Amino acid sequence: MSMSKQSEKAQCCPPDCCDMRGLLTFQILWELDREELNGQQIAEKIANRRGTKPTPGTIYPALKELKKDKLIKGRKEGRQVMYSLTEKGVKGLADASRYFHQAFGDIAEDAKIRVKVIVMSDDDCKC
Amino acid sequence: MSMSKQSEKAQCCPPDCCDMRGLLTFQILWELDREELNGQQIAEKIANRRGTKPTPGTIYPALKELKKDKLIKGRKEGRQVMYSLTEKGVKGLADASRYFHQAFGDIAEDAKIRVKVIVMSDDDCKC
DNA sequence: CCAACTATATTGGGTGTCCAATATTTATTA
DNA sequence: TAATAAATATTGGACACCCAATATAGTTGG
Repeated sequence: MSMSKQSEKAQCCPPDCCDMRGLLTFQILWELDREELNGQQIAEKIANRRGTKPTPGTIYPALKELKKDKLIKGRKEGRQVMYSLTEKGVKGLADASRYFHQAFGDIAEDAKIRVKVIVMSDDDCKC
Repeated sequence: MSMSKQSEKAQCCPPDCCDMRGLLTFQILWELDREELNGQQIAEKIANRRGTKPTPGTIYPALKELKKDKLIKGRKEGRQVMYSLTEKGVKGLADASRYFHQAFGDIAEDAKIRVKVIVMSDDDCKC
């Protein structure tokens, strides 16, 4: 997700105003906006979302890139590295959220309703 | 987005129960669930979401894959191909929606609130 | 001290998404 | 009919993501 460019609909967000990588990094920024976390804790947060825990080969390169882009910063604590958002990261998350809402807001509403309907009607699940 | 695997939290969705490609295909399925569309119309729908119209090199390979996986079907109409969901596509969209809600439901709620706040407070936009 | 464990990190290979450029087919218009 | 336009389609290259496998550094327990 390049989180960039605009149409007539997109307000207040010039092209390339936010340079995120993709949805994994978006989820990471979102979690780090809530609380300071180390790599393993981030992986567990993502696992709760996806149902699968991302492997080290997924999570650490993503953190490395986010750090390189100065969206997050790391603080060593024993053998762990506690990550948190930088000021640029906070702004990046805000931009990404605006994009996400424009691109997926209605789909998310629809998905919420669908899930509700399924839970109500699907006592014998066979998917 | 492989839309697969599960944790204790994920209910009713066994590993690999839905084999979608990613978010582009998810958006395409969502639009086609609403109405029958040709390639160009799909590109315009995506453009409304993203602010950028995907090029032919993006949209047609995606449609080709979805058709190969029998999630959508095409109906020739003059020089156009009108696409719609197959039965498998309807189920795939339902599975993907459940996954999307689990992975991004709270993030979408948060994004909605963020955007509202920005619109209310940001008369002098400078992002 | 040393073994086991934990957290971090890298590499290689594969897939999905994306665009620029180019090409083909079909319909419309001159 | 010929030129134009529209819709579809392919190719090559790039990047984000993702995992399996492997490696390293620090911590803890015996």
